[in-house]
Amino acid sequence: MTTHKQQREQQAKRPLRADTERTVQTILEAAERVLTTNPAATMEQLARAADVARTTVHRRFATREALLDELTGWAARQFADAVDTARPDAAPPLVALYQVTANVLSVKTHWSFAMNRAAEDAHPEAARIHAEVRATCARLFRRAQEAGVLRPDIDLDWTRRVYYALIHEAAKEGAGGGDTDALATRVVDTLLRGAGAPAGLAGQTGV
Amino acid sequence: MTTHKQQREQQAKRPLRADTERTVQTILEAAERVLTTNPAATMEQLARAADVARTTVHRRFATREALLDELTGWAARQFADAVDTARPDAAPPLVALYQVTANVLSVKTHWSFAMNRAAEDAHPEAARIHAEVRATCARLFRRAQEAGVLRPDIDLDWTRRVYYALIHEAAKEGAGGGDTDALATRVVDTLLRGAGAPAGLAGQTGV
DNA sequence: AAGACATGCAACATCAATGTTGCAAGTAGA
DNA sequence: TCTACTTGCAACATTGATGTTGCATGTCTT
Repeated sequence: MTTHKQQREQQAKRPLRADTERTVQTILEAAERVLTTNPAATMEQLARAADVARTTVHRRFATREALLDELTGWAARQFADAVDTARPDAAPPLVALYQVTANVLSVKTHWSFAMNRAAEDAHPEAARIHAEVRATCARLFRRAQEAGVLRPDIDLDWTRRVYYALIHEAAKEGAGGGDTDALATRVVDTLLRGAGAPAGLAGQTGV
Repeated sequence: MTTHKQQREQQAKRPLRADTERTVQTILEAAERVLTTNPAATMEQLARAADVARTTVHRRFATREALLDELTGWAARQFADAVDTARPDAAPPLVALYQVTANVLSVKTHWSFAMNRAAEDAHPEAARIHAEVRATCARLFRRAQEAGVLRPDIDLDWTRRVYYALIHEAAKEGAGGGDTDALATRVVDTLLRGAGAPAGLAGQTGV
């Protein structure tokens, strides 16, 4: 006799059967999809979204927490990949900035729930990864400042937070699968130039 | 005999006793405080934070929902006030922009949970108020654009969303009661000028 | 001081979500 | 084909949060 508990305990030791692996994927993707619009969704709802019985979900993930953790870790790794691929420490600052933005956007539009959750901690690996990315981002911005891309007088931490916020905002827009490159262009443009008209032009009636 | 249910049903009809009014205030403030860091906080936790028995909370608010709605409405009204006080339709665009930012920040640093929730809907009044504010904001930005404060080629809706995001970000920083004016200055500055160095200066090695 | 009202406390009822198990039926893979 | 594994289903146990009530005690208000 093999109880679910026992099955799960062996999960790590043995390779999964092909169809099972697919099921796990399906569940994770459905979970992401549902949780993005309703973070408090029930296991039942997640199961139905994956077109699977609730018990099946429990067979693969011991607890709800375990499922969320899996999602979180998955997204964090994708995140790290997206950043590294852009060669943030090697490419010229502006190029790297643009590339990082585009890559991250494409991940974030598809894994928005999991990525937000990762920032919360409670998941050591994800926390570590996000801290690393933050550091990488800080280095990139420092290089950008030294290269004259960013104003010398600006607060780099504030700038990084603004950058994150802009990406977050752009990701909402691109949720349905918009043009990542166009969004990235807009994010970088807004970050660097802002929305104001260059000083010294016509119509400065305010102040 | 007066059951709690009956008490609550009369709540609207009668003026509250002085100490009760204070209790209600205390509960709302404590709820805001706790929910900001833990949106899933229990009624028990909210009660303890207000230094009150759980039953007392239930006596004043029929359900958890009712409590949250009260918070939401309260915050929405403060929000509307903050915007209107800045004379967004009359003052010169830049002045209005700065003033609105400062006012909203001071509200948002103290009612961050309730303000975020208001955007979600489920509360007709709050939804209406937020829609109005959004419209006011749009008008202000249009005026700013016509006055040459904002670039003529920019997407005003994106700009508004960026503006909201910047305020949100600044509000996090000022949570402990930071200098609202300084934060507002930074928000407006970032929105208008961005973080980039003016074009045509030294060191444009990137791209 | 007296009546009305508010509070804390303890106990209870309900309910929804989580997690478990056994079993029958179906599928993967050798 | 045969075996091992997986799934759906139905049923159950548990838990934590919500909401209710009665009562004793204390505090306003007049």
